[in-house]
Amino acid sequence: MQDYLSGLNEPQREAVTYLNGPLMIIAGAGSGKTKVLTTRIAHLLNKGVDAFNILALTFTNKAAAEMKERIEKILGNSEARNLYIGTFHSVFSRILRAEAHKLGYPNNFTIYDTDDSRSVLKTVINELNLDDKHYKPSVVHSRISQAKNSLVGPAEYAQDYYIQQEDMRSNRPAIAQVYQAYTARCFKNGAMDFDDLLLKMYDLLKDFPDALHKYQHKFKYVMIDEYQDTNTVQYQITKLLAAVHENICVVGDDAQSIYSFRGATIENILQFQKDYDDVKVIKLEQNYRSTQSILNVANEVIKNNKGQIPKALWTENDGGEKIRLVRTMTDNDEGRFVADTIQEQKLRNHYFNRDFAILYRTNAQSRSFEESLRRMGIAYRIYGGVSFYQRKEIKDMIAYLRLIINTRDEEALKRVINYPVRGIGKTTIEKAMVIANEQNITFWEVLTRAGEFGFKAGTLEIIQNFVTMIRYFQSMLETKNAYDVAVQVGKHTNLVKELFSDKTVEGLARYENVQALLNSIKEWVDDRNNRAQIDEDGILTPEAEAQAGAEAAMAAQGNTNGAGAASLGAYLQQITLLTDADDDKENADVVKLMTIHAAKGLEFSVVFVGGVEETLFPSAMSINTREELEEERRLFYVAVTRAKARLWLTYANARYRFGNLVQNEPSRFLEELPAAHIDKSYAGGGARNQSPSSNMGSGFERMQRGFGGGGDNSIQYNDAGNRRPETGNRKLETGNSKPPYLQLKPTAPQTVAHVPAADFVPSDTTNLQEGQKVEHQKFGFGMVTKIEGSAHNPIATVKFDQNGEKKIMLNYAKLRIVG
DNA sequence: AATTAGCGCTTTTTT
DNA sequence: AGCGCTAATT
Repeated sequence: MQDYLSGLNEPQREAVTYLNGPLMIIAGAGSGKTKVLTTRIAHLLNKGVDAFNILALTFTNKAAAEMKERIEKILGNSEARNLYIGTFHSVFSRILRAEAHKLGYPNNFTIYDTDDSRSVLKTVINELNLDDKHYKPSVVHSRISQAKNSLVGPAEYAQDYYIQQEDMRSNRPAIAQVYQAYTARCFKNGAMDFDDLLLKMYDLLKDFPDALHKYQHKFKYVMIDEYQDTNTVQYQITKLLAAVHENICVVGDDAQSIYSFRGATIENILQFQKDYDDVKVIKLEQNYRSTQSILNVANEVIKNNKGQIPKALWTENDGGEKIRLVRTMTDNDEGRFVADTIQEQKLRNHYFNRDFAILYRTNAQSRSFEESLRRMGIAYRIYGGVSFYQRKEIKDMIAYLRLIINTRDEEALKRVINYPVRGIGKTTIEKAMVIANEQNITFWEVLTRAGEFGFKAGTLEIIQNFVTMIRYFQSMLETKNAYDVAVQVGKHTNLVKELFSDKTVEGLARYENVQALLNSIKEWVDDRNNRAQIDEDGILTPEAEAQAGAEAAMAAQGNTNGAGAASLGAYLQQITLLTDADDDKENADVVKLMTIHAAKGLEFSVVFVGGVEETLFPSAMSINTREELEEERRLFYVAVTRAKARLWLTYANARYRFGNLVQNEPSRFLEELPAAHIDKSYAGGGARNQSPSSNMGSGFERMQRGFGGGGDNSIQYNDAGNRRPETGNRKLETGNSKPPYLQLKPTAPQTVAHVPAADFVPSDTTNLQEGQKVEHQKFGFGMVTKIEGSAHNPIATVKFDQNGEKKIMLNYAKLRIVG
């Protein structure tokens, strides 16, 4: 019997059983969307569709894992593990792992994260002689990212009138060249950035008819979650994939579209209905998650947005408590209020830590909540922010692993070549870079052929030892799994020892972090090996299939991989795409702290939304156009609809920003709340002050705790009692106070590039005389005009042919005496 | 070459 | 306030 259908309401059941042809599900917040998706897939499998023929694209890897699990539960077998299910990025990286050679990339290509991308950009920007102060890697990156997500390549970028106008206006006309150079560099490094995972997938389908044919027929059923947050590339890819069978089901909610900053466009939802002849549209409008009060607040606020897809979200749930609005003096008070309230609610309503979530607009806001929770001894976990994998010591370790897998990965190479310190300094690295660029070979090849390029004997030996070491690690790939290789790397590079010998507090933490990384690799390896055993029926899982592709490619390079599914290459493939949310210690009893963006798709019994203030929420960056503001409002809608039972909205009179206390007005969104469902007794007299002068007075009100109960043990949410906030003189950035910079670096202090002779050997300069001719590695040829300083610290003044007069400290600088 | 002092920038949100 | 990067120092 198909009893899994019985627990569904009418539109849900319709969505589950409508299997063929284009289908669009408009799923309101908390309307059982995940349930519908999982049941729908289970239904497909139950109807005899092969799991290999189903592609499901989710928003997080965690969501994908959960869905797999739930499907297995419904069906009572493990068929679901053969599904192609995951985020756009992870599914496509898997496919590209098998197909990259078609595009000229190595199958073991490296995935660059945002930091890597910026680092490459910085290198490229400097090589183009542009000023990285003006061409900020972060700005340039977002520009390039935007282009990629809109399917605009470097050539098209350079020719697009509108884009060029924009770059001219911001005085960065050379972004097109940077884009071009960046693309070339990534390609040379055998690396794809996040955007490339989408872009290259698109290229694959567009330029290789056989590949298109293969995947079009493989994926007979395509499902896409969070469709409102897909961008142009994603849209085009899925359109291509579904073109043959047209069994494409998209699920979304235009009211929850919050990722336009990374190219997502609601247009995709509207366009969907035009792309196919008869699109079935099903709306899920019954909310099972939240109380009436919460839902009413959410509906009321979102009404202020124009052009929504009409829908009426309703619930049979209880009215519930009113939404509480709380104003505090500072962000620190806000933190204390929330921590206190959590404590109080735990006692009063028997909640566990895990029932609470604290949501905020920006990661920086986590600090005050964190401090208060720690002081109260409440266990918590912060999601997002600086992730584990962004720590220096972790990046160093990973960089070694990356280099072993892909020696073209210049970012990784530069990172580890002199860490731990082994005597390959800046000069050597620069020299190698110059050679690499001149000869058009990789940095790594320069090292392997170092003997040809005249490095001095000592340096040459160090380089050769380094190359030998990396090759030694590579030789292990055949027989050892990711963990065993990583342990060897930690040992032989002295990296672990180095950290261990650092007995400072930070040093200890770093050591522990590396140990934690090794443990997590171990866990991953064990998990992989277990799974590999389960799949004994000989059917290749998508993972194993991609792995086979990678292995074939490596075999072609004479580098077979016998470590199976737990190989280092397979480990690295997924590591960059992991998010904080993915490593689920789901059941840990902790209060969860995260940005509203990160909370998308989640639900909690009790939710606190902090910092509901002008300039913060809505963000000061997003109040200039109606579109931006409406996205902020949708974000507010997402925040509110995360709550099942209880909801607090908090805001502070003033908060620390960049080290100083800044006044903030309450958010304009608070004015849109329906009064009937709001408890303002702790809001200091009103959602928003009636007149500017009342602002100061209400700020001094004492706010007491103890909802309903004994008010005897009141706590004052007001730190230094009589600090008078400065009103009315909030600093505003005008943003255009500076004259536009010239885009080119000022030429004066710039040294004229000098490539030292291949056989440059520094001379002994203890007896250097005035009038002698010398060569400097950077400044070129010149004549000594003066010798001064003491015997133990002689300083020579040299007049260089091309770079003017310089004072050279002979103890440190290297000069070759020419005559 | 390697360590340290001081400057300037940061905070929108993420794969 | 905190961090990373540049410049100065040894």
